[in-house]
Amino acid sequence: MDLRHISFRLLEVFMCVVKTRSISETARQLHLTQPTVSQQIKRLQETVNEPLVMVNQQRIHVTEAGFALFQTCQQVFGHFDDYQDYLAELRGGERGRCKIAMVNTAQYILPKLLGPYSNLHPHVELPLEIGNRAEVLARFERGEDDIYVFSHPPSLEHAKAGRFLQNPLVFIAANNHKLASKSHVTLHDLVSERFLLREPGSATRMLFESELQSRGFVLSNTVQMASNEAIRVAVGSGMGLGVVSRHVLPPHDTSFCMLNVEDVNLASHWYFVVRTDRHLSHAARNFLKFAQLNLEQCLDKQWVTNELSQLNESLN
Amino acid sequence: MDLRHISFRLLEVFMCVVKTRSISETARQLHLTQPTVSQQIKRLQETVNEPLVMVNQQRIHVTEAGFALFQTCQQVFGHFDDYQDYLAELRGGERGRCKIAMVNTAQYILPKLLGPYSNLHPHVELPLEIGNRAEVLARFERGEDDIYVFSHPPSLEHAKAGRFLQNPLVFIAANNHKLASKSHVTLHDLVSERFLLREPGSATRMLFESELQSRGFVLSNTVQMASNEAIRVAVGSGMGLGVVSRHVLPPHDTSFCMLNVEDVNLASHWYFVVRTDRHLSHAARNFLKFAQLNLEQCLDKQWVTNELSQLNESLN
DNA sequence: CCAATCTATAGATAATTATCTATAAGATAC
DNA sequence: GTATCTTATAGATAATTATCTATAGATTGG
Repeated sequence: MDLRHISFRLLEVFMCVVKTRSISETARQLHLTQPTVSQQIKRLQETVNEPLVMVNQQRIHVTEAGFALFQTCQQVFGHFDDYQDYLAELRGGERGRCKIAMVNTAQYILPKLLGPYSNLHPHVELPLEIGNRAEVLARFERGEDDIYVFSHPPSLEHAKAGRFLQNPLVFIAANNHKLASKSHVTLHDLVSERFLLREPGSATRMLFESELQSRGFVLSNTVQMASNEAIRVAVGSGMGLGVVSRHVLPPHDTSFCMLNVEDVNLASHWYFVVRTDRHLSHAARNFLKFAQLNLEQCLDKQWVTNELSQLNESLN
Repeated sequence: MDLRHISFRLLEVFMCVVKTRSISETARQLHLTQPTVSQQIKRLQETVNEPLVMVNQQRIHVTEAGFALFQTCQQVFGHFDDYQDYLAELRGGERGRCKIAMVNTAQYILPKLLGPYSNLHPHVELPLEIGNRAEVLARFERGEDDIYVFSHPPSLEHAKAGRFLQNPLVFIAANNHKLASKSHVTLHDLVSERFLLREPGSATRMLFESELQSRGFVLSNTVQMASNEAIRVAVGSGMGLGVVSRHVLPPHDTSFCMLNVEDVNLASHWYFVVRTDRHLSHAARNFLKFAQLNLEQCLDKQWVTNELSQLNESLN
């Protein structure tokens, strides 16, 4: 029995014949002519190499083999029906996968969105990739994920981005640092200090350094640290100053303080970025819609910059 | 999603792509060219209207929808594998149905064959139809069964028959009947007696009456009875004489006796009859082969007339 | 950077399929 | 016994499918 050239249409016709016990009736129901049905059945029998129905006294008798095939078909169509249901859920965003890659810093804010989303859509898989900017950028280049979260989005040649949250950078110092007590600090006061910074290429550092450069300053004393937590702790213990995202700071941590640097405003934004040359999963589209509608409830309103409607519209 | 024009070949190709995670490898395994596979997958995706696999960095990634379809396909092919197994059993005669129609009298002998056969092939359905000659003949005309059992087979235009057992007819009388004590009886002694007979058309009666007619005798006193049992009992109670198949008589019944009618030999045979213009089920073919090989063991050897080999050979 | 490997696309073709119409032959019903 | 209904067969055709070859673009591995 060579299944290869059997189509589902053929099985559909066969099933109708078994159900109606009539070639002519099947033809009527399926909007075919009677010879077409006769021939289809004949072909199916030749493929199976076994009589499936027998005609006797203008009545169709289904053979044992025919009835078994009928049952097989019922099961098979049942599985495809199930698959259809699955697809419907997938398309409705109730199921599926939304793979998100984000830079380290984003892990302080994104869970506030992901938690409620995940509760609403418990069947959606949400694998998260967290890395430094270079790593996430590499993933983005290869298109390994559905959604990327950057502050400072990369070249948008094959991508679209939408801002959703301010990412204010602040200077932090130990409480007993000499600048901590000054009510007004300027950039000039800072450049001679030792700075604890993330690796070159990190958005925070890039932003800070480009600001410095444009104003003709150069840092004389920097220490590279691998994580924002490390910077925070090191700053608290007096190793130097830090520039970090406001969101990174625990609300009530008193081991350090923010400097009020008057002449520097290192404001950036968080972006959702998606590639336009790759298929975006239904779940990912659905997540972005959810974000658009729920940003204000999930995140601190004062920082929200909801520009996701444009992004979502452009994805339709 | 319109399944109609999807063939199993297409699913086979898809499954191979999922398994190998490679279009080229699939092409090699299925002896196709790479573009063919690419195109097949494309067509399947268009049919499902959902991406099933995504290519990234020369690697095939299977989407959620693709994996679900793969699982569906596995189940579907599983069902068809089961069906194949079922067909194999059907063809081997281990499964299926063998519908047998027989005249009343045959029910005394056929079970001796059917019992052992059924024990050997417990999964074969063996629906039996028992009727008088006219009824079985009607079924035969309509081809409602696989095998018919007749003594005196009907016209064999669309049928073949094979003898398997003698069917000797004997005259029986009550023990106290005046003829019972005579050691030699002739036909002439009998014609004036009252005869208890089956309906006209029954093979037994036909055979007896044709013998009478050819020798110029006419029965003057007959009573029609509906069953062989009724005749046996009525004869035992002295209502008249009977002509019945030897096989109908219980071995040790002493309520009547057989007459030794010297000048009459009403010998006929039991035949298996099959229609040649109808498909014969594997189970039926198998049963006839079984009968051919086991007649001697199952039935009283002295009556066996095994001419089934010709019948079986002509059915191949 | 080059050679090898991968997938996608375009264009072509032979085979297969899904249909139809017309017709025949067998069965049923009144 | 005629009209009606059923299935089967033959012949025709348009659509679809399964393939191929050739080629291009991307990626990978030295």
